[in-house]
Amino acid sequence: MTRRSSSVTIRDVAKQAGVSVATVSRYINQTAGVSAEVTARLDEVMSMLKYVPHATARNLATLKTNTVGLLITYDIYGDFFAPLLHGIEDVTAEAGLNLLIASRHPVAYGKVAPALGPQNTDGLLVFVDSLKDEEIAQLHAIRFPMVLIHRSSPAAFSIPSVTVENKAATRRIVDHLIERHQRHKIVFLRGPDHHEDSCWRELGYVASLEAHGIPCYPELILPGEFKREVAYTTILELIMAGVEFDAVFAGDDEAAVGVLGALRETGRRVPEDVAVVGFDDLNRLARYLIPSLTTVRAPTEDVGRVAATQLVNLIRRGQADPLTLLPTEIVIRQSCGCQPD
Amino acid sequence: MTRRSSSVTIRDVAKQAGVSVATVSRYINQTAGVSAEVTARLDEVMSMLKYVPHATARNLATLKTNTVGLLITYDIYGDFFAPLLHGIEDVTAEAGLNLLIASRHPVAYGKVAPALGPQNTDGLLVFVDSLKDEEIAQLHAIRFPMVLIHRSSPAAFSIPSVTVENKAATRRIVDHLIERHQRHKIVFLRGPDHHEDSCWRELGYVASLEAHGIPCYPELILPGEFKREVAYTTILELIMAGVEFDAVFAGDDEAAVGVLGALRETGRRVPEDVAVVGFDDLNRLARYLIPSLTTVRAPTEDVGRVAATQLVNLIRRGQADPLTLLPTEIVIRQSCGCQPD
DNA sequence: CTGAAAGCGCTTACAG
DNA sequence: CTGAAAGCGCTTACAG
Repeated sequence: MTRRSSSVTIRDVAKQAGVSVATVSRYINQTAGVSAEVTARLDEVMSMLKYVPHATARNLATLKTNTVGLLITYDIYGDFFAPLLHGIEDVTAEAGLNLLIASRHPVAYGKVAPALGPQNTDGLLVFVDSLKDEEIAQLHAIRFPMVLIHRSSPAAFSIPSVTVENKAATRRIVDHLIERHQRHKIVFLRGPDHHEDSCWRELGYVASLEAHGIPCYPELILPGEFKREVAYTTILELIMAGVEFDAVFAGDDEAAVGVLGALRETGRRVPEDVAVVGFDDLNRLARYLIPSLTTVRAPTEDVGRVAATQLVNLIRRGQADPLTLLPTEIVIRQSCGCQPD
Repeated sequence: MTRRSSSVTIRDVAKQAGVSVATVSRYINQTAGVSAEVTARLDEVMSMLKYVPHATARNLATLKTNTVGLLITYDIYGDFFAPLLHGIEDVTAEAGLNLLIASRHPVAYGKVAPALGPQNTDGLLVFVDSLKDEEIAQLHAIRFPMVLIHRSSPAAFSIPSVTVENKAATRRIVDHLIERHQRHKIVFLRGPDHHEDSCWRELGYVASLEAHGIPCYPELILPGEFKREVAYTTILELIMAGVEFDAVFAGDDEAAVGVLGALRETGRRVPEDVAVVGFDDLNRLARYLIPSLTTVRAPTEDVGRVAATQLVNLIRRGQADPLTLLPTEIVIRQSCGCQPD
């Protein structure tokens, strides 16, 4: 069989420099010393030939892919995605790892194997429910490095997880509504079913009400889905139904946008009649709403950065922190009733 | 030297099934017929052993990577990125290709080779100026498949490019401002330097003015950078300077947000005193501003989809359309002075 | 510090 | 339809 390729290989370099391929390999990988003389010759030949090591060949020889994968859900849209990715990419680039991306359709799920796995990556960043528990279990069984983002490990084992402080922040922002603005009938808009962030936020909401001796009315806990349209409809229906409320914790900023729209259209003044607060503060959207939105700032880019760092540690050193909870902070603007500058 | 790996390989399958590895390979790749008997045995053995072909080995043997790369600029943020990526990923997933992503710091540029290239991909999607002209030229010289997104090919050759119809849409929206709302002193906020979208939009703006016999005042063409803060500052300064204007074409929606903020703070009513229009309509942000923003809708997800399709065609069939201009449409809302429900 | 050679897990002319 | 063997471009014990 004859040579099939045309690009310059390590053998060309070796031949030109009059050394063995082993020596060239060692020099490139700094895996053993090389005499000054050979170094000089190699440098010259390599730049002359414009030699670039063949990544695939190296991967096969070492049985590593030198890339990590990011698995996302198909509906992760807009403001959330970009900062997350940037955080991740910052550290993978720094670590010299490639970043492979695939999103998973909630549909077709289970029928189709995830596009990313041990075949093409050294480890996986798993966003929310882009992998099912069984899939996580299978990968864990073969000790495949993973870190979970915005979701916790299945109970049976302990896979590193990084997310954001939800409960305490929600507790504080609802406290603020109650203590500072005397709101007692506070609507809570849930996120998607089983979404862990939403669950924690709900716990914070409930905790705040309880701490203030305010009853927790079930009719005030409603679907928001973290979506503008859903939140919009929910609030409209609530108003039609004649239910009284004087504040809304929208679950996230997207939902808050819908809430603001519904209130405006029905003639409710914000914050006078109804105070509104959100969660995320992504891309500073909240700041440009009218009125500007009081919310919780979630450090999404840091989430990406930390998750990627954990994965790199897991791959290279076999260790990572079981759980990282990134701190969040309340950002007071006008929609709660305050009047900052 | 002994076996270094532990996972099941094509040889294990061949041995178990009592055939040669060549036969297994052919069966897997459907590259030649296999007797019914062998088929049956192979199916059984492969599922029993849970055999998964080793992507890297296959890549080395075929000298293909089976992945495409997306090179983005570091500052592509927010609403733009997610739809673009989704469009791309839809088609790469469908084509069975992996998607590698890397962003390029405008700094450090030129010092560092792009993370994506012939070593690890079969082709590249190049967003805006994530690659310099010389780099494009070098890749083109070795006939490496590329398609450019939101930028045109360097003049010396013809690399497929996909972008959006900018000039005609801008022309129409400025026409609308002039004809329907009698605005004659229209500010244009430029995007980043050399940004092609911005250049085309400026041409559309100028064409509209000329067609209506309105002089093109240089002091009304100002920096917006497609950024909220920059646009905000520009408009504030313009007002301070006492320059009169009755409309603003902000360049894009992000800049329009800043414009709206600046006008509100200085007591200008929109659209009564100043009409404002944008470009992009991403994530329907424009709809939730107050007043809702009249803008041009750019089909960003389609841009991603088409660009990826072109790249796949280029890789597989060696051909692609030199230039794809995706149509845009005007979305009339309130900020121009219209009153759609 | 250096080389010869086996091995990574596949694919693919060549021969039958 | 099937097999033996070379080859893809590297890395890495082993021996010196």
